[in-house]
Amino acid sequence: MPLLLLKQLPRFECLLQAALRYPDLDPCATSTFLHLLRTGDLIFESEACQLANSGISKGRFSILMLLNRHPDQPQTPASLAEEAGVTRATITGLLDTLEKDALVSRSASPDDRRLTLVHLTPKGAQLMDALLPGYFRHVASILSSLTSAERIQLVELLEKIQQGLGDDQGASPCSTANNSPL
Amino acid sequence: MPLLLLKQLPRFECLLQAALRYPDLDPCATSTFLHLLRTGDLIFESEACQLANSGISKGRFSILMLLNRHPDQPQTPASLAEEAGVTRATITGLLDTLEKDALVSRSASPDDRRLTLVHLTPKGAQLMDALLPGYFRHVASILSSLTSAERIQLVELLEKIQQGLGDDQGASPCSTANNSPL
DNA sequence: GCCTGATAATTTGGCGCCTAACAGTCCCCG
DNA sequence: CGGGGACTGTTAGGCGCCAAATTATCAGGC
Repeated sequence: MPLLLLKQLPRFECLLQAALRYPDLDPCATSTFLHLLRTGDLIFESEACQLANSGISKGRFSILMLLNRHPDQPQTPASLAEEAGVTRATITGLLDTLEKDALVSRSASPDDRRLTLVHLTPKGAQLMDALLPGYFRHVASILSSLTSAERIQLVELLEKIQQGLGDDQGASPCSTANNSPL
Repeated sequence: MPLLLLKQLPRFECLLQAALRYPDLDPCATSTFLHLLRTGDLIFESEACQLANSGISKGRFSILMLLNRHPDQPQTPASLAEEAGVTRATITGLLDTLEKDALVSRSASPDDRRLTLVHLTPKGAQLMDALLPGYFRHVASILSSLTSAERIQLVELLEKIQQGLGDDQGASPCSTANNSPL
């Protein structure tokens, strides 16, 4: 169940040919970029696939993971949204389905009547305990083809890219519609 | 506009602590995995952000890219779906909106009346010509912090992971519900 | 010439995610 | 006090993605 991406990457010679049409195309950078995109997609898909067996999506899993860190300590939807990197509206939807399946429960905060407290139910905790060992084994198996040194190398390279991403976003923020040919 | 991921990765000591609860958790592998997930997410977001300025989504962009390879050569929805790695139903939806914006056009095939032929309109080709230079510069800027050697290294590591992913999927295919605690 | 099966595109219904707008609650400051 | 932010969670509407069912067309065996 892929989200969207080229099924097979274009060969390098195709990129070279395309570079003739578009002088701004850097074949080396584009090739690397496509590999990153493709691998990221495969990882996402693989993770979603691993979880789908138990009928929970990535989004639901994220919520359960956050709650499972401290199972007895309720959290507000806002903090879940912040930590998951998702809007509060999305959390509302996820909690609705999770609550329907009795994996989490909502209660009102006694201190602040604006707040809702989200708890992991026994059934939810049970599900996580049943799910996580397989999940972690899956994660380990994905990286089993890399040595320790290679993993460190990979993380270093990824961090460099993340650094560049941050810089770039600062240079041309998302909201500025610098060109809108449509 | 993130899709879903931990906003800040857990520190390594947290992973070590979690490993006490879950013996299957390999802290080193999990940390690397989270870095991959996070970077992939940031890249996706960055790409979507770059394109959103022109009012087109990743999905629409993929279709336009596929058509733009040979602008005068129509393609069927099925082949677009195959190459984009997406279901035909999704293609139908994307083509609907693209056609509404007059970026592509549909026509019936004279040879096989089951087939629909999708063309890039002049307006669509014009949009791509206006969009792609900036897009390719964006791609190049993302990887500007990596040297050529580092890019090659990165691609090699990613390919190793992809290899492992394929193997793993063969070992435990998606459809087998080996454990369904729900 | 038909029936059967394969294939093409679409429709339907659902989930996850977003933005924007909403109503309720808190708190500070005049 | 009492009003104006700033915050909460939710709703409404939209898009992208999927699976499953539907309709139209082709092609092969009898």
